[in-house]
Amino acid sequence: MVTLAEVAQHAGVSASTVSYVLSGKRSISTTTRQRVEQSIRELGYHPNAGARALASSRSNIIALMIPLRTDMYVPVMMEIAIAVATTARLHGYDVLLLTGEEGPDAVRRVTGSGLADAMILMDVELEDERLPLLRQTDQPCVLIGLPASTSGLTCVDLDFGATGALCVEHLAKLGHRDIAVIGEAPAVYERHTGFAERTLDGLRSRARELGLRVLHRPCEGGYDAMALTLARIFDERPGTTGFVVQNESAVEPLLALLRQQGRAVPEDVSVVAICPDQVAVQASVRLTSVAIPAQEMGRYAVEHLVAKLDGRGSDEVLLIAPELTVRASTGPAPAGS
Amino acid sequence: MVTLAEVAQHAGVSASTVSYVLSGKRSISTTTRQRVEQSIRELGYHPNAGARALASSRSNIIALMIPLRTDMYVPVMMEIAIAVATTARLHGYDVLLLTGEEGPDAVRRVTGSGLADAMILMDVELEDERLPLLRQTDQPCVLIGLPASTSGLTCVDLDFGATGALCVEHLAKLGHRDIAVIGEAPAVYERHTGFAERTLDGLRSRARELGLRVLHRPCEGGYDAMALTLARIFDERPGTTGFVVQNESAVEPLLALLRQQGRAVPEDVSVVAICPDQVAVQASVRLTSVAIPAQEMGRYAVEHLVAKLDGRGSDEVLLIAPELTVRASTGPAPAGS
DNA sequence: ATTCGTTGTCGAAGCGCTTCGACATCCTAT
DNA sequence: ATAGGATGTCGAAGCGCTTCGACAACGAAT
Repeated sequence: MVTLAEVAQHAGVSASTVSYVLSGKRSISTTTRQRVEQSIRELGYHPNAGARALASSRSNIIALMIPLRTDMYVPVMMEIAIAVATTARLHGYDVLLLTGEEGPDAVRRVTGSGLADAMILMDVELEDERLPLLRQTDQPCVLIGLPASTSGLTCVDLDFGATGALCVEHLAKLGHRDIAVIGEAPAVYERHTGFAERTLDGLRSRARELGLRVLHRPCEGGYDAMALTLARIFDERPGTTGFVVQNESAVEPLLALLRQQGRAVPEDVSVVAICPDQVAVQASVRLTSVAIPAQEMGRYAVEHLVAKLDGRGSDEVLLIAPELTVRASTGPAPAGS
Repeated sequence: MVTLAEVAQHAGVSASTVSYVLSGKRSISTTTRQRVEQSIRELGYHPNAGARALASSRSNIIALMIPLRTDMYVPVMMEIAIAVATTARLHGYDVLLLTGEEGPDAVRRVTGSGLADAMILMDVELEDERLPLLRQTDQPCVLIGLPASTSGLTCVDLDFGATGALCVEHLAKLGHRDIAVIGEAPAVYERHTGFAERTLDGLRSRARELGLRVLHRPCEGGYDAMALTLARIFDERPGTTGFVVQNESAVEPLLALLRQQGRAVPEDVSVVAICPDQVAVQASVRLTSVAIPAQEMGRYAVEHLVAKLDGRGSDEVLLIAPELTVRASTGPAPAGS
């Protein structure tokens, strides 16, 4: 293993000079810098992470806590994780992957040990038990998702309220009057993850303004669950012509079942989904959808943390405005409805 | 921040004693141990990760390199990643998340800086450019997937050759004679990731032994691509009654298209999938399938690394035997075929 | 009673880096 | 000519931990 001292010796300068070349924290003459850089290359030097962390009390690591359970749509989480990792590297940080399993202990461990300089938490619950710890630590931290109270915290999320409103507006504009919302699995609501409720609230209040009727049904993914849910919906509101789906694993079952029942999309019923573009495009009917800006959230989270670690930036909540992309699954409400 | 020295002072012992209590590397009297543990708890002490890494040249971190591209089925990757993270914590390790983006440089950086004690690489290509580096470093490392030559390396993977054979055997036993294989996207083959070819080889050679005809077609996911592929298959081999699908995002399109064409599953055609159980169960027809043992692979990888770091264990290749679960998508070949 | 091995504890020397103050050098403004 | 500020470099002091050798205390074996 090559050390700083060896590089210094090879370049004929002192260790501190090499350190300053590396960090740029003091000005170094061009000739010295080049000589040092040359030595670094020749010797294949890599600074030792532990020593660095110890001396500077900075690990250059950002911790990312992802939920263990997988009832949230996995590809979105993955996309966020990858965006976080990529953006972090861009700023010279690495990413530590934590699962939610340890719960608050993980927060304590990571902040206590100086393993990471900052944290990103995904899948935050409304009254998350990690929040008190986060509030009292001085370690920068960003939540992806919105807890009940955001005071003293930084959060990013899609504006799910606006998303719900946007979906219902789109359907209203097309003349639909009876809307059914296929929600997330009941477990998601019970866990109080917030985003599902926020969608529903936004959707409902806009629907009220527009004079639409809304029927909401949580739904597990898969065909059987969807079949049951759909049957109950048409039973209760036979005139339903608009669907808003907020559960990726219910999308395809819904389309298949509608097809099977002889209801054409978008001629007879319209479907708006809240899902990643890839799902919307790959579905059997190209779906009008509001995308979940996974990459943007991941990138923002990291950039905010980096800013904070650099002494810039402050706490704030960023709600990303939803964008609805019209594809082939929505059209005018049928005349008879 | 509480330090070892403070704990030592609080407990009335020397720093080294506290260290030995923590590591268990020397025997400590019960009374002293308890006193120290008490102090640790009272002060809320967490050992500093950087200092530890520096002094012991062990970071207690395992690096996990996941591919950046997402043409592999994401949930499987995620499942592996979570299994890795969970198992690692069980052994006192944390997981560093690296994307394939940096390529070989990431390997150099991580091994060079002592950031991680060991590495796990996913989505290894046959002639992966990271392999030479891995062979020459003395850092333990496990590949998930099989490169062209495994000498001097440890690898885990599903035995895809046996998987292909198993699928075709199952169909043969049911009387099917003409088999179509819906493969991964062409890009996967071009990248020489190996697993797709291995499946095909195993499948073909077993088919030859059993006297079956096999038609292989790569296929992008999604409906349009699948429709095209399916049309060409029936065009070329109208008597096809058995399908083997190795592309998760082609599964549902295939089922929908078959249904649409009036071909009943499993009465007219049988479908075997190579996919996670969750996909098999949630599909519109519960699929007979060979599962990808994501958790097992992740767990094995970590456990092997831990063993190696403890001075146990050696290089070896573990091919996990496939298991076929019969569900509702396969049945006897129709009489007329 | 002396020697020996055990067991439990301590002190001190680093691990490789960052960073602060000191200092030498050179240039500019008086 | 000289004080004063830049500018570039160095030495040394840690950062908090692990680990090695030393050693005191004690019981067991001679």
